[in-house]
Amino acid sequence: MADYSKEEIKRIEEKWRNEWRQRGVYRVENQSDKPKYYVLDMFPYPSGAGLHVGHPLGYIASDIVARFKRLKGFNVLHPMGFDAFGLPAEQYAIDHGIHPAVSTAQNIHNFKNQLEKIGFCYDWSREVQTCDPKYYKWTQWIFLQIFDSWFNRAKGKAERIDELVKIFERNGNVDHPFPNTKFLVPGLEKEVFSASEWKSFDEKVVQEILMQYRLAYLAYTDVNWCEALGTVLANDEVINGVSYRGGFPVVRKQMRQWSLRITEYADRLLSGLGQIDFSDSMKEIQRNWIGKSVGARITFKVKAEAGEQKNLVVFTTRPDTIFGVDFMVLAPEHELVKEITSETQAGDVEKYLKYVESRSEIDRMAEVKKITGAFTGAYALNPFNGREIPIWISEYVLAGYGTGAIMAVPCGDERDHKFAKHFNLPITNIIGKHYNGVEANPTKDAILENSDFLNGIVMHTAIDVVVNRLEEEGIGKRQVNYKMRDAGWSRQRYWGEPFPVVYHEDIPYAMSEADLPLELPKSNNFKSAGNGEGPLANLKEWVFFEPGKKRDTNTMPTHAGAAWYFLRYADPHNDKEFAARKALDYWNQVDVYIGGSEHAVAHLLYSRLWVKILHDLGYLNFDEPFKKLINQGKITGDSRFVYRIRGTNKFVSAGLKDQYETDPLHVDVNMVTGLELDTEVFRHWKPDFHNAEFILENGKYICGAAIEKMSKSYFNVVNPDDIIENYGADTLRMYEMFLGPLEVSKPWNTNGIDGVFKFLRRIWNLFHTTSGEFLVTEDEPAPAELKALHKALKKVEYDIDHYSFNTTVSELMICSNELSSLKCNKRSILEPLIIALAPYAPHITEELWEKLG
RNA sequence: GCCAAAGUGGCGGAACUGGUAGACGCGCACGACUCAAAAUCGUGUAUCUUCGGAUGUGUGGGUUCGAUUCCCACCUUUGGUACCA
Repeated sequence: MADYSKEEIKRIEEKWRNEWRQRGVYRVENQSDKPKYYVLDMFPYPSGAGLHVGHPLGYIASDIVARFKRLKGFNVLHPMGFDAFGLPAEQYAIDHGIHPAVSTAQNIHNFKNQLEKIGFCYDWSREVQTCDPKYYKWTQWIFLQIFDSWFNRAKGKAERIDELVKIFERNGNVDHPFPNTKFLVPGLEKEVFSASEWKSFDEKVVQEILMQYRLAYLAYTDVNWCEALGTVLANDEVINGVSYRGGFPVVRKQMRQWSLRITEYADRLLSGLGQIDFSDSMKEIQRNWIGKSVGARITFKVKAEAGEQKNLVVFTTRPDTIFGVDFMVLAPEHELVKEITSETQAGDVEKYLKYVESRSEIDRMAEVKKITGAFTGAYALNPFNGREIPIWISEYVLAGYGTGAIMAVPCGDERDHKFAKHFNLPITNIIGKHYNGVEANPTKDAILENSDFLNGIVMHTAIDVVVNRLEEEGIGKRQVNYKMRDAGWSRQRYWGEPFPVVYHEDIPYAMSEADLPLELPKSNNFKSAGNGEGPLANLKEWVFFEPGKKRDTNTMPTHAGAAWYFLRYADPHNDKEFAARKALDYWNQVDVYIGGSEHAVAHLLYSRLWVKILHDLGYLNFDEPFKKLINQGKITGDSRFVYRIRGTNKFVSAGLKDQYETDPLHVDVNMVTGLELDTEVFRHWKPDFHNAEFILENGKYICGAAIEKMSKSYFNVVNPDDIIENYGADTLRMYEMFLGPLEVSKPWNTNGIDGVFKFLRRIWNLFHTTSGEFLVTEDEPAPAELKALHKALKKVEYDIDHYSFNTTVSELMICSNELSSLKCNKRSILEPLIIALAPYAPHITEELWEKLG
């Protein structure tokens, strides 16, 4: 009786969703005889805009994998949750006066409703929300574990801070020098102290020293300060000198901030890439971000005019070019600048420093190629032959990298070369014919000339020769540098995890576990408290909760909650531990993680870091969180434009727009069919357009088109609910997979959706007579039928391992076509077919399965 | 600039390790059903062609009996990055 009609689809899909929910069929236990499999989606930030058709792409893929593995006999963990702390909710609160907790809860509710309709097999009993105190209690707890540890370089792993205290009590810090010599401890004269000195230090000095070692530490650091947002941003939240969100200017500012010492893990984060299955480009992005470079630190003596001897230390990856050094360059902020500048050059240097100070980050970014600098009047001496080398200062040398000073080799380095040409400095050629006098040549294959004891040696072998000599003579040593900085972990924001520490005499102490969570206090004031302090600083009673004690007024970044949520899913309701060890050991690493590539440098690095630290401290038996990562492509929007003739309410069709002076306006894609605008609907869209006039071509108004990101403000958002309303969730799921390879970005269009819908109907019709009666026979299968079936089954199995879902859909279509033309309605063929189809189209297959009995 | 990935019909895209290029779907054309239309079903559909064939996977070369696939150079697009010594 039943057709695969709109009404029938709605009935079937609702029926099964209710059934699944009521019977709790997707609830999974933490123990089983079956092998485990963990399929994870990057949990979404619940924005107010709701879900668009781009969001479910990855979720559908992971759902197919989860359902497939379950059918294959695995105990599958497939959870979902919400990354619910964050800036947009707070910005929304400022703009609309709605508390972030309220808008976030509302948004999560909407997201869940939308997700529910797509028929995912999530175990919702394991849902996590990062803004839930029961959850962030453990975010805070993990933060305290990080605070309570240091990185033992000798062992290459994190240890408890009391281990370090024991070492100091025995030997002082001779074997474990300060990780970063730039942060000096007030009241401590030298960088090395003995055991007896350690015991003589007062509490303040002791705590300051330990702070220099902690993996979560407080320090005055240069941060990216965004005045408009009133907060500090991480490096990855700043793009071209403006904020990632909003595009506001960002300046450098010194503030006392929490940081995570991720730099200590640079090498392990790098080598760990070898054990995990991420795409090559993803690994490359992480490698570039970490930016390891191997070279040497070389000490040049500064030619003394009078007084004490000064040294200038540089970092270089090319020690082999030491005899080609024609000048030195210091960063303008370098501490030596003031000490070495000669009287005659003082004016020039002063002027240049003023100029540098006047330049904003954006100016510097915009004029990267502009060559500026000033001569200090001082000279350095080449450590091998004593040649006098002029010392310059210039912006192109960055204070924050290496030693903030370089040895410049113009014949081999492009920037040095341009600098030399610009200021007319002599250029020594050490690479013979490889240098043409016009352009620097960074080759490592040249045979060295004009290079003293290196003459006649090929450059790449000369590197070792020089470094050995430097080390022998005590003028330099091997050194590895990283581009990656420690991760700023404080945000001057309300809607985040408060830091679980209490300040006493300005020293932060960890709160005890029993007092966690430190709940975010209720407040309706989200404005920053001024001078760099966040909104929490407005709550005096909360901040100064006891005489002599003070809380931190910052909150953690969104990355904090997201850095470990995949661990919580193993045991989400535990209130004694962040997750029971047994559950963690059982579910272990995420087998497949599906999400966008935009998280390459932030979320994925922080997650890897937290897991490594927890592993080192003995809480986990694995040290990489994600075995395999798949990056689904973005689904972009296909925008439509109308062209308004400037200063009028007349709109001209795209083909004729060049005859007028026009401004393009986005129009809602839902009022355009193909490229043709429904002018009546357009007139009613906004009051402004009520009296709009149109200049048509061939009786039609043709719109312009562009592929852009899907966004409310471009009116190009397609809501999955509308697709489900018209075709059902099964068609949406299959169509999103059919659209193309999972990992490729592609524009959304519904051009092909009918084909997918027809396929499902054909499947339905195989089980039904033309009059709609359910009819399946017990007849023996024919060879042609078996061949069609097994060809498809083979493809389904093969493709799932290659995440090639689009070709599976094609293959299933071929199979259904063949069976349809063979008029096959035999149980022995149809039963295996719908099992293979089940992960893709769970509703229709459940229905047919039930009818099969 | 540097790093990475990718360029295949009118469109989205197939082609597993070098072996019949264009699967599957859309679109289009024709046909069936219909008074008609829609829907549905069927057939055809890379390009050129003197109907023999010829040419075709961004461009130009190369390796090979054979190349969408491997190598070199270039062009274009997308993503990452931004003076990192």
